[in-house]
Amino acid sequence: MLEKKQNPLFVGTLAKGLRLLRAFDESHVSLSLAELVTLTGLEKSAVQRMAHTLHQEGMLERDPGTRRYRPSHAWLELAYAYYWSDPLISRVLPKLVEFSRVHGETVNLAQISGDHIIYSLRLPNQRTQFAASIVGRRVPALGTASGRVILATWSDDEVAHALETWPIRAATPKTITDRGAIADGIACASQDGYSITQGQMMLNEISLAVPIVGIDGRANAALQVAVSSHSFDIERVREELLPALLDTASGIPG
Amino acid sequence: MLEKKQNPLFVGTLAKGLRLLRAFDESHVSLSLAELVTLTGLEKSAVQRMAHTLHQEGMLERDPGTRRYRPSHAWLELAYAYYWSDPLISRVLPKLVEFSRVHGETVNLAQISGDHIIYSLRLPNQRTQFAASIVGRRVPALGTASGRVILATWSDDEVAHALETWPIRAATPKTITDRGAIADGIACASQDGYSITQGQMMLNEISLAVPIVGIDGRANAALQVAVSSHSFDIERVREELLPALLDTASGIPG
DNA sequence: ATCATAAGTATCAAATAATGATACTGCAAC
DNA sequence: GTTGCAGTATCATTATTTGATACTTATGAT
Repeated sequence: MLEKKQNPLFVGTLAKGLRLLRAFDESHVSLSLAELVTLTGLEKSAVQRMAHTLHQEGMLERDPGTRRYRPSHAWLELAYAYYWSDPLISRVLPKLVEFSRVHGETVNLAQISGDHIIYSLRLPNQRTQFAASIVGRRVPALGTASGRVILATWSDDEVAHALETWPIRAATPKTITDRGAIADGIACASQDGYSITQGQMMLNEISLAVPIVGIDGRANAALQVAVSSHSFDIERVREELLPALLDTASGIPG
Repeated sequence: MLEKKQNPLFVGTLAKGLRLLRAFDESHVSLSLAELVTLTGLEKSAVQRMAHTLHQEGMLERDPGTRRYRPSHAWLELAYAYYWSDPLISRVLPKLVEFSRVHGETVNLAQISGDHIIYSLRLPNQRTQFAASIVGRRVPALGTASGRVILATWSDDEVAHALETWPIRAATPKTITDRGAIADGIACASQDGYSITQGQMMLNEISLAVPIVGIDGRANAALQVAVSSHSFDIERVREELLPALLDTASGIPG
């Protein structure tokens, strides 16, 4: 292996095993040995060994018929441990449930995670798409109301750096890919204390986000509501949902 | 290492790394190196290397101040991949959301996972406890309405074997730990097509579960509603919630 | 059916990469 | 200050992973 030399504490074998786990995503729900080989870039023999071990250890399910591997229930157990470990979760969850019940609209907790945001709590309603109903989804932060409203609480330097280097992915024809326009959006969010986007991740979707700020005024997370533009226009979102969402967020120590 | 000889394909290093991940749970939300050593039973050096690697690979967060490790957002990403990979999830989710909206009570999808059930979808309401709101929780199957109603669709041999060998954990003073009584409960569930328990996992909780059966009549999952015994008695659960829950479950191909 | 090709499985010699003992450093409590 | 403990760094030893290859089983085309 002529890989880049790492710290001698780095255990390559473990890292390889993790690459198998990471190979699974929404477009790779089950993988054969051969597919794992191409996706991970590892040797066939290595994949064989890692897959065998992960299966033995209960991290991969295996269909005896097709011989394909799938994520096991253990992946949900890990999420369970995560939820207990992140102190923000237990503070946000009851407020989010309350908001969901009162307004009947989809609400999420979004946390910054590098240059993406990750949805860590989601309360879907009947109209919510599958992908928007399940936790753990990551999307480029600059393309979301949540990401922008979080950034809006950061220093100018950090915002400038993010605007230069963070990725943008056009998910709909209406996705704003111009970094100047995004900068304006963040500036507005900074002024207003909230951010509204339309059709950025999905067409016909209006998204409203407010930050969860700490005592220092800085946010690493946001509450976000998603509504259909068929039932709401931006003005109505601002009038009906914004005050309640701000109220909810302000009751949460960041 | 004088461990039991495994298949030569078994990669011990990877298995050790996974043990670090598994060390985290609801009572171990963050762990120091020393704690990891005692919990995993591995050598200090090994834990040092594994933790370093997991941190490098983004699987463990590390507080620079306390030097303690915590689960990272990657653990939620794994859950995301799981959700896409399990075809039952997308079939159940919309029905569960609908049920939750109509009745306003906590509903769960419980799946059998060895001798435990695991809650893979949860829609909490305001009264729901934290532990009962987050997915990935595992509890001994025999102690739950869901577990019993699933078992009720299995063959007599399988049920007998489960009754003999599966674990039971007394979670409340009212938990039924007598295997004969549980056998009766399963027999009833088999007759009735549902199971109701009271105060098994938590005092003052009534739990109703119905199976999600496949074409062969066999179930690996159940829908479950939890209500407070302050607001409901068993009779009212049977009258108001049971028909709707049966209806919901029957619309889901197992 | 038969064959051809691909996918999965098993084996093994070579040497890399993990091991674990130990020594070092820094922090915190006494 | 001194002591004790947790975390970090180092290194010779060798157990473990490695990856090439051969074997077996599935798949699907003719």
